Amino acid sequence: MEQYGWGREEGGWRKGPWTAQEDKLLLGYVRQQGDGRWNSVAKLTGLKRSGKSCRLRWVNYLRPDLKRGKITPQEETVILELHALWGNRWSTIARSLPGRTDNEIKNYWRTHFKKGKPSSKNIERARARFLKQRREIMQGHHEHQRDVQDDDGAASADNNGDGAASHHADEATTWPAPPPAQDDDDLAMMRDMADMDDFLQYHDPM
DNA sequence: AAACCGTGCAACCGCCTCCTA
DNA sequence: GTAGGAGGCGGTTGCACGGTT
Repeated sequence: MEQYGWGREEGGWRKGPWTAQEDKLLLGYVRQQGDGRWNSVAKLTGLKRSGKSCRLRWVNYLRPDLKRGKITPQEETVILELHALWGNRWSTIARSLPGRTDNEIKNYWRTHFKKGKPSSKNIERARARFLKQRREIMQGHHEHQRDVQDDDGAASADNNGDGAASHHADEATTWPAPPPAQDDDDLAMMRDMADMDDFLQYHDPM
């Protein structure tokens, strides 16, 4: 499969599109050794690919749990919503969409939304509504927090530092850890607030 | 029919973080 | 404590393909 002009060898490493034979070698390696330790792939399989290239190929293409096909309207909404929350944290967003890769989501966003060009008015409205809702609840939350702090100032120790991540460990697959720059309590609240079903029902009743 | 354009997707690059010796 | 290596992540690029002009 050398239809690309950039299928080439450079510094001993092959670059460009993967061949079926290379895929087979990589799959064989992962079956035997598991994923990880990508730099030893070349040594053990004879594959002329860098560890990075192997990892990328596995994560974005060969993984058996990958979902093939188009992004569904539901998934699109999740992407919009999570992007509103986290920005370009594609891997974080991808964790909320089983079977989708960060690369896939990144590509999707780029072609559909990057140029200020949402695919439908519905989605634009949904996004605006979500952001508004978030602002309102955030406001309410801060007021509530003040009340709570008056009552019990030390109660939030559990949510400090690493605590926030472990506190929501059972939700981790749905709502990955938020960006560190933001307040953990706020983000935990935002996760609770973002009731996906309600959101989906509003913007894309199917 | 040919040229052009937009979209989809695979892959690379460079930077950053984490882990280990 | 720190340096080096490995892996993770986001940004970007390049090609194929289908639709439109």
